[in-house]
Amino acid sequence: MLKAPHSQHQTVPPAPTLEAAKVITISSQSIKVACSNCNLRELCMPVGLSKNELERVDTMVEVRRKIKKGAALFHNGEAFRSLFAIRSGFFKTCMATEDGRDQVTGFQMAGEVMGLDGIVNDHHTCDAIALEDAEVCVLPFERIVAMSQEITSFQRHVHKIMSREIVRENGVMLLLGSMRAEERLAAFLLNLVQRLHTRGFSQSELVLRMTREEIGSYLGLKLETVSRTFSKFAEDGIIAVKQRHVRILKRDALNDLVNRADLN
Amino acid sequence: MLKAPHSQHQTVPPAPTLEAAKVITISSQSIKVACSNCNLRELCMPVGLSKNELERVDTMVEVRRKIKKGAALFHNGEAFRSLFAIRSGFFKTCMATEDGRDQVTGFQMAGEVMGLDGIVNDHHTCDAIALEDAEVCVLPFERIVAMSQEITSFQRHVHKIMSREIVRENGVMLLLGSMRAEERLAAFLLNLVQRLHTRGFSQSELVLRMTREEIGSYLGLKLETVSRTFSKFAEDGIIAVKQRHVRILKRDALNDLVNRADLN
DNA sequence: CGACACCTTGAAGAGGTTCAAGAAATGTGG
DNA sequence: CCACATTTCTTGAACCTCTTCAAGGTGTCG
Repeated sequence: MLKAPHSQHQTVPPAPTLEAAKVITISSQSIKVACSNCNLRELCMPVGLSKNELERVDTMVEVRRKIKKGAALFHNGEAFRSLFAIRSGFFKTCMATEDGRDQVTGFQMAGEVMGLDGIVNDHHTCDAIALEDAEVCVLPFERIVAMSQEITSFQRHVHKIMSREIVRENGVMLLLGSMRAEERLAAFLLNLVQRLHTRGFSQSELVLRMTREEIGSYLGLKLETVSRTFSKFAEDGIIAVKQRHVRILKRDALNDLVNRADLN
Repeated sequence: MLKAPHSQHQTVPPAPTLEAAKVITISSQSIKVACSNCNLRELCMPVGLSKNELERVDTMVEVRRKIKKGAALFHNGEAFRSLFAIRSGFFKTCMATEDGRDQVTGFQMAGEVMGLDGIVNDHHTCDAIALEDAEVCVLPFERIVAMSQEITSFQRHVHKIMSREIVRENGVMLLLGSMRAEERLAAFLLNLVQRLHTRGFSQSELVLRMTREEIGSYLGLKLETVSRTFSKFAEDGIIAVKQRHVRILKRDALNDLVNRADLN
């Protein structure tokens, strides 16, 4: 019915520099690595830095850190020291209430930054869990602060990353507050595939790295509802689903669902 | 049944400096004002600034701006130039989708900062509407950037304000994603009264500045559900409600609702 | 005082949840 | 590499919470 899309892995597409870097990193986890020739630079770093500034920025990454699938990059309550830029792999962030309820607040992929929640009270307020084996660049916050004061465009970049997260969360609030199940899932799929496309993957095919339950938590739905909605989309010919492999057949139909004009 | 709490106005409690400042501002809207002797300083500004730094920070506020009840401080799509610190009054921020749906993303009161969403794309992504006559300090973002580079503790403060907003929105996502109507409203009331208490108001009595519909939008509920839930709380003796006047009678009951251990 | 916005309450209905069972995939240990 | 245990996913049916629709009441402001 639907073959696994071999062409899509949710790690970074192969590139000479990446492969070289990987060999180094495998041999030792604490080797410093340069942002200046990282193929994710355009996602992580500001553009238009001078050669000098770029060299300076290369001191940003303290170490790389590998996280096994299922392991935590950081936990709620843990002291905040660094931000983390995802180099490869896929994460979820989630909050838990005292009573054991638990809410996925986001899914993060290569080039995105995690840990911003920790700044305000010097400790993290959520858990970051790897949904597949992953590697992150550890960015000590004190270095980020220092560099912001030296390089104006870097400061600007940090502000934008934080503002972007605020805007993203506003969008999720809109979704959770005013959309119905089908609309939520449609918006979710479109958002995921769009971000993957930015990273060089297909516009129409993706592999979910999270369970139905995690999707449900993020979207404020139960896992059964997520599953049923997937099935309904498949019946309607909008997508093809086989487990975590999803192919988008009618992008317009998904768009229409999100922007339907008939609901107040 | 429930008398209007005369002791509580959701503007700043009277203070000599405030009254003086008001007289000045009324006479002209473009007079510069000093943060250093503003009675909201501890909410807006970092602590532990030297006398020198304080003087420097006093140049932060370009002007004060008055906004009439119902008017917009800024609109979605408008160019971003400044952040706004609320001096008095009460705001809502809301997003609208193309199809006319509309989601309240927050309520803001004295000492809180608005406009952070505009940083990432140089234009605002939501509307900020005054729910009562209000006054804000206009903080040109370029000045904030410049001052961040000069005064470390100021930069730190800006980071914290943005991080705090991210954490707040995480909390709203938890609320919208996993709580039921009663829990949402309980959390909402506790949050409001706590913030008001920080500003010197009662711990148990408040005047809502927004309609049932706006509360509902924020909480992902319809206005009828909000109204019914208020009525239920009143029946249960948890609160006393008369229109927009709310008195909290059993704070513990509200707390228990938010932290109920029996729901997964 | 009258018009308008806002709030309350009831009754019917829909969308999503809960509970349950079974199927498919994944991981583990022999 | 296969068998078994575990996790994940799907689907059905009953139930429940919240919504929708409707009507009337209350408060506010010119």
